[in-house]
Amino acid sequence: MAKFNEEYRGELEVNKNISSSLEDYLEALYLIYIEHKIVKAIDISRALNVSRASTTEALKKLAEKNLINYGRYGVISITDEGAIKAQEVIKKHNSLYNFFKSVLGASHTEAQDNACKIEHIVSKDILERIVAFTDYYSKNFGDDFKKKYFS
Amino acid sequence: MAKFNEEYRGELEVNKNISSSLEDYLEALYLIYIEHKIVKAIDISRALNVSRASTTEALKKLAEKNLINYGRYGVISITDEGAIKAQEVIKKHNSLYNFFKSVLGASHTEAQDNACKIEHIVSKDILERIVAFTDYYSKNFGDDFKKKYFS
DNA sequence: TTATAATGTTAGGCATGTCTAACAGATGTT
DNA sequence: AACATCTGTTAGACATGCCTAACATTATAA
Repeated sequence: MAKFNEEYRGELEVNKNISSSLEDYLEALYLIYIEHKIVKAIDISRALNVSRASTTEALKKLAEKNLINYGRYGVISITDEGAIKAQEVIKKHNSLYNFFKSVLGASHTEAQDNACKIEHIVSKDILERIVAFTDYYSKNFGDDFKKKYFS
Repeated sequence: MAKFNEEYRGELEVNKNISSSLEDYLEALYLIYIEHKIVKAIDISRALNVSRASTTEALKKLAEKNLINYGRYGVISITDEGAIKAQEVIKKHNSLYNFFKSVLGASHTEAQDNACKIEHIVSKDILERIVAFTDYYSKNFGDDFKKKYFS
């Protein structure tokens, strides 16, 4: 019953919730699209360090959910809906990254690696609090903490 | 080769890295052990909301890795090594929970749910920073942020 | 334009983690 | 002790996500 509601909410056909894995593919695809205006599957494979075969399968699934436009040997593009979803993930990523870097004083790599994983599971509520906190803290206390503990 | 090194580091036999899922089972088992001094598989099933069958399989895997003592229809206990690992996970959980709750002002449920997921993937470095920051912030600024943004 | 290289697809396999159904063993009640 | 119930195990299934190897298609360079 819960399942019924979820699956048929919104677009009435496809469940738009996607796995962490698919989110990674969509995010990579979006970033490549923004940068090159054209997306080749092999660039996604390279970005994510997976085989070409894995990328093909992921693309099929994203297309099924209408998040990208894609056909056999065809041009790949992102739908409006896909772009929104990708932007959401990227926003989460950047918010987490900023918090780790500017508030906690973590290295680029640490901030990056953790953001990449946590972006898929952090809730909206916590994310919003992190964003507000990062802003608040930066304005009021700058990098007091970084200076005191990590220098 | 990287695999070789990992698998044969330390105890020379078993790879002690465990999945998020197994970490959940170990954590639940540990908490039940602490509370009741005795662990029944069905209590783990109930705690994690999984079938008895899934718990049986998880117990087999934890035993293979020498994190618990366990045999068919036998008494279940945790090894020293398993206890250390469980405590590490629980420490991560509590540190994240405290940060979400006392610094960000999140609700019990939000703090709990997010901690449960993030505990498995956050790095040692970031975790340490979160612990230090929570301490530092609580001492110096109390709940300024909570008051300002979430009341 | 044709051979070669690069990219994309498919088939088949493997690992993890979950489930249900059926069976096995242990426990408790009378 | 015997039956009923609870708990644990196994077998078999399914979903996800990854891989390699072989094949298909497209792109590039001679």
